This record gives sequence, C-alpha cells and structure tokens, in this order.
Amino acid sequence: MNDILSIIQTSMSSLRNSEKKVAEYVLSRPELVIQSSITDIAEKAGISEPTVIRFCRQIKLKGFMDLKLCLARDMPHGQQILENVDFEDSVPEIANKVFTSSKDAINKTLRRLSMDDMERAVEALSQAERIEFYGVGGSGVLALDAHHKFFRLGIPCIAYTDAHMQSMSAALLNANHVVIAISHSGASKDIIESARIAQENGATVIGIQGEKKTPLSKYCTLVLSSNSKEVALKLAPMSSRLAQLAILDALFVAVALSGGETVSRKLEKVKDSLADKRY
Amino acid sequence: MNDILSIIQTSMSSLRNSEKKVAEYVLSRPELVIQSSITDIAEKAGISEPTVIRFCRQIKLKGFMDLKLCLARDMPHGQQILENVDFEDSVPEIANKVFTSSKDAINKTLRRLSMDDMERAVEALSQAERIEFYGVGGSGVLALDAHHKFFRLGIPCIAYTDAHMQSMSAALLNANHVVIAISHSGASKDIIESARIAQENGATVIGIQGEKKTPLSKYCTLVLSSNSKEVALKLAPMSSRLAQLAILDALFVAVALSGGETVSRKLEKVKDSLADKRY
DNA sequence: CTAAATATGTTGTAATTCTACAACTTTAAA
DNA sequence: TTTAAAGTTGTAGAATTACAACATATTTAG
Repeated sequence: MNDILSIIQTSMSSLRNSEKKVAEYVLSRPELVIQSSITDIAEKAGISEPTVIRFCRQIKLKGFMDLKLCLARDMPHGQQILENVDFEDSVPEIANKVFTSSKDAINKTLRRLSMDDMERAVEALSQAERIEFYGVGGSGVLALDAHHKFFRLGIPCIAYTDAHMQSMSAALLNANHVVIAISHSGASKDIIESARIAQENGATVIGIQGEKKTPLSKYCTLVLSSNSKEVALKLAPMSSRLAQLAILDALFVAVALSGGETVSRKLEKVKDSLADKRY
Repeated sequence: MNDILSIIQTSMSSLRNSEKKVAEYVLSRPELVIQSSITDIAEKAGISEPTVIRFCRQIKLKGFMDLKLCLARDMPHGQQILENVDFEDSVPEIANKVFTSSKDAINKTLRRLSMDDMERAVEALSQAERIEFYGVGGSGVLALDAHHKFFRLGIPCIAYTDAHMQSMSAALLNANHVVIAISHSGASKDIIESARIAQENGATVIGIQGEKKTPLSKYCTLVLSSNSKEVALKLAPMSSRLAQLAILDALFVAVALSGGETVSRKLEKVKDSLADKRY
C-alpha cells in the first residue's frame, strides 16, 4: 500500500472531524487538489487553512506542497493525447512522437496481456522438444529475432520466413512441438495455413498478433496480443511490433529462468563463443 | 507528446542560453528539482530566478509549480528501482520487469539522443542514392528489419548480415551512399572493418550502438546510441536493442515524412500489394 | 459545573513564486 | 565605427502561498 489515496482512505478513522472533511474532499477530487492552493481547499471543504496543513501532517507528509506532489505522482497521467505525426513536424518532434507511441504500446500491452496465457506459453515452451517460429514480411523479422534468442537456450528451434517451408515443416510436427506464429494483422493467409496444419498435427500453437480476435486466433492454442493503436505512422505497424518484440523478450526471459542455472551456463557459453569476434 | 523530460529535451534547441542551463540542470537532477524552490534552482544552475520561470513558460507550462508537478507525475515513486530478474520470479513478475525495463530504455534513449545527430542522419538518409544496413548476430536482425522498413520508401537499399558481403559491398560505395552500421557492443570486428571501408570510400556511416563511445565510433560519421543499462537479463541485450529499434523507427518516419506526399503514395502501394495475401 | 484537554479558527510571518522594469548584450544599419 | 533596435538577462519588489503562534471554541472527565 504505497499510494497516497489509499493511505488517506486507511487513515480516515484516526482523523479529527474537520480533517475528515479535508480527506473526503481530497479523495473526491484529487486531480483538482493538485491544481489548487491551500486557500481553495479550505474554502471548498468548509474548514480553515491550518486544518488542511494539520491533515497533511497527520498522514505523515511534510506539508501541503508534499501532498500535491504525492497526488501528482499517483494520478495516472491525465489524458495523454497521442498525436499522429505530421508533414510539418521537426525531427525532434517526430522522434518524440515515435518514442512516446512505442512506450505507450508497451504500457498498454503489459496492462492487457493475459498472464494466464503467458504462463501457459512459458510452460509449453520450456517443455517443448522443438520450437518453430513462423512469420512473413515484417513479422518474419520478429521470427528470426525470436529464433536468435531462443536457440541460445539449447532448445532446438528454427525460424521460417518462407511460406512453403512453414507449411512443410508444420506437417511434420507433433504434440511435443510448439509453434510461435507471428502475424501483426493475424490475417496473413500463409501463416494461418501453417498454423492450421501445425494444430492439426497436435502441436501447441502460440499466436503473437496485434489484436485478440483475428482469423489466425482460430488455429491457435493460445494468443498473446499487443493491443495498441498505431499512432506514429498508420502505414507501417511499428509501435505494436515493438510491443510484440517485448512479449517475445518476456517469454524468452521466463523460459530461460525456468531452466535454472543450467541455462545461465549455456548463455554464458554462447556469449564466450563470440569473444574473438570483438575488440 | 508525453513526459516533460522528453519535451525539455526536444525544446532544447529553441531555448535561450541561460534557459538551456536550467534545462540541463532539470534533466540532470529531476528528482531533486521536485523538492527545490526556484531560489535553489537559480543558484545551482547559476542563473536568476526569473530565468527559471521564463524557462517554464517556454516549455508551455504555467509556472514553476507546474514544472514540479509535471516532473512528479513522470517520476513515479522516487526512482523505481529496476530490479534484475531472479530465478524465483513468477511469470507475471518477469513480464513486468522486462516490460518496465524496455520502457525505461526507450525513455532514457529519447532523453539522451542527440537531436542534432538525428537531424543530420535524416538529412543524409533522405539524400542518399542507396542505403546499406550492416549488422551481425542480433544486430543483423535489426538490419533486416530496417531494410524491411526503408525499402518501402522506394529508396534503393539492402541489408547484409554476412561479414564478407558487407566488406565487399562497402568497397563499392561512394559519397552518395549511406551505411547504417548496427552493433550493440560497437566492438564487433566485422562491422568495424566494414564501416572503415565504407568511410574510406566516402560514404556516410551512421552507427547504431549501445553506448556513445565504442571502437566502432571511430569510423562513423555520426553515432546514435541507446544508452541504457541492461536490466532484465544481462546475458542478452534486449531492452537496449528495443531502443535501437525505436531509433530506426524514428529515422524511418522522419525520412518518410521528408519525402512528402509522394512517399505516402509509395507506402500505400506497398501495402496494397499485400492485399491478396490477407483475409 | 468546572477544569483540563483537545480541536478549530484568526491573525500574522516568512518563504516562494512571479511581475515590472532596468541594464546589459547582441545584431543590423547608417 | 557609431547608433539604433531588438533581444536577453538580472534586480527589486509586489502578490501569493504555505505555514506558525496564538486565541477561541468545543469536548471530556472529575
């Protein structure tokens, strides 16, 4: 329990009568309190200024300023209006918008990510005899990246960015195998087809996509999605792909840790193998 | 346009000299600013009090109090100590740490990114006759991703993940060409060698790396770095690679916009070309 | 019902933010 | 080079704000 509103709520009982009035007012309009002066609060809450200060001290704060600062910290960031980039924007403005939109995508994704599904995915991946990553186009790159991470764990795995190879490989899978099917739109015919084949053969299919419900979902054992509106440039999915990358990162770390010390040693070995390629 | 530190960073160029001092101080010790008075800041930054206020107004805030409150909003609960993941962590905890660390990396990177260098990079890229992306290993994937984005703009470009191909291609470049050399460590012999050759032949070399000063820097016309401590799993650079991806995204958007409407049409065309690959 | 203790309000002070204006610096023009 | 204009920064002080000391009211206990 560290946010100030909860603390006020909890301390309610140990407050004097007039202080309670302050507490109630703060709880009812915290956003407004941040912008008000002590005089405003005293008037609105129908008590005197020192009472407001005494209230602040009572909840273990230094003073009124401290209350405002604490409230500001805990209040979810107003309404962040994410603007689309514009032809008139300067480079710093563009950078700001792209980065902000990326951050936002990561935030939203973490918030909406089903942790149950994440756990099931980690379970499946760490048990898997082999992992296959499927993706085409931009998502193909994500597949390659995921492969590049997971193979370090010593798990046999491969990424296919070629639709034919995906289908062919999917046909050879069984219940001991896991497929991670990546498609931002979740509508790519090739990926859907491969996922279908993989599922028919009993493999666990984990879908990584931009929305929860897509045509691909039907053939997935479970879906991890990066719900986020594309802000920076609607013509190329960027921030949501970044979020998908973060999902894959999280999966990788979780799977790596589930392997215990052994995996750490494997990762070290891989790292050491590159030693003479560097200065 | 979201957090105040980024806004300050972005506005840097449009500030007066003495206001820049304020900006630098605020960026360097934001947590301290929250607890200070105008007088303190004026003294520490070596300027006068009204300058501090003028600085606040310049970045579209109401006044000094407003600055403190905005800083407090963006600096939730002191400095959230980014913990390293642990073998005991549950999957939700891991996801939380990985995502938080990614967000943090993006934040830090935007804040420390030199906008001058970004502008120069965008200028060079949009003038380029050809763009080549070099990377090996994990950074090779970034190179592929960058290629996948930029080629849509109709600019001739290519990504090489093979060290030999990189060197050979670099030897054929001239002043009309731009190389984006990607290396997280900035210490990869292969990439350094290719960058050296490219630079010798007069090409503009843009380095994308994890730190400002690396062996690679020497052969770069300019460097864009993703300064960030790796938190989640020290054995694999993840959050900083995510930040590098964001840098490339920003470059892409900026170059795309510099091309005006023509580019928009090209992007549309590329998108439309995929229509019958989707449901 | 009175006295002590507690709770609240009034007035005043010190600190802080902010404004108006003056001094200085730079730039442009004669 | 000199002069005027514009722009930048600092000084001094006004206005606001948070806070403290004290006075008054209210409650509680004997």
